[in-house]
Amino acid sequence: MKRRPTPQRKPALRPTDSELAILKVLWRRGPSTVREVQAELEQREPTGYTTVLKLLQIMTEKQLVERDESQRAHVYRTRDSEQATQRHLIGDLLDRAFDGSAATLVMQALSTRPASDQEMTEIRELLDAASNPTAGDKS
Amino acid sequence: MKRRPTPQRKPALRPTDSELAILKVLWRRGPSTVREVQAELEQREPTGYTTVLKLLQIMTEKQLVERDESQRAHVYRTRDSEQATQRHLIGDLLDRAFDGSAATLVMQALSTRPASDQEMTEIRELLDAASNPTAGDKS
DNA sequence: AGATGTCAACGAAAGCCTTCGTAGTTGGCT
DNA sequence: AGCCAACTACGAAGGCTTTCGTTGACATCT
Repeated sequence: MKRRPTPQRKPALRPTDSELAILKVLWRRGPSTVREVQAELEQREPTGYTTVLKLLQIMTEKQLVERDESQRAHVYRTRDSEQATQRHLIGDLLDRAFDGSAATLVMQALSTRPASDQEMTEIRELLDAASNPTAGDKS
Repeated sequence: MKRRPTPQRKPALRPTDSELAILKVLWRRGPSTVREVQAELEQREPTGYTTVLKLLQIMTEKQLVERDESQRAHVYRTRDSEQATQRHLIGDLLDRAFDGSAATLVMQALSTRPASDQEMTEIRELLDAASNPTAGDKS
């Protein structure tokens, strides 16, 4: 029988949990060496040096990070901003579990984890701006 | 050297993409047989019968679904509601990528995928209710 | 009863993720 | 030059996910 030759997995645009942990370090610290990333991760839970190295190598192939090899200790830096990645993850979740409805997601999020007064004010402003798109500058 | 014996993966509380696709069918249809689920999935993309069967068996072990074996064709049904699962996924994403800040997630979601006027009104009401928890429910 | 079709169970293949051990290279010091 | 520490590269082990082929049980129809 003919088995589907290569199941042809998705390119996995989503960073895995471990990859996300590394990205967070890079966003916080800026461009860093393997050693520096590993030292940060180590504080949360034991993480071997070569483990972090391997992950960063894979992440380089996946274009999640860029590598500067001009020094002996290569320096890695993120390719996408934290916000861009967050938006990507949200879009992914919306499509997978919310039928694309941002409103449903927003309401579930707010009812589960309340926001502070100031945050709620910011959200209201965002809503108001979305309701009156032409109240400002762009005709 | 001592290699960490069993990396001790997390119980993986999160459904995978394929599992989520099956759960969506069950939420929509209610309790269903393997054949019924497979027929629905087939409409979106080719999916073999035994593939769906195997996934449902695994999902039963993971307690994602329950199985009624009283009929020859077993009937599967979800264990958690769609909303509960959505909340779970949001909580997960918040912890992994948003430092637990629901407000950040909400604002990113709204700025990326706008909501309709009616939805925005609902969100405002939710915010108001959160601001005045006991201000006399809709006097 | 025998043929046919449907079903659950099992296991294996292939690919991905995470963890490391090991080897080879390089820079600095003595 | 020779030695040590730090670094990269490579590969493999073990677990997880998805896809199926195969088998055996059971029902239905003729």
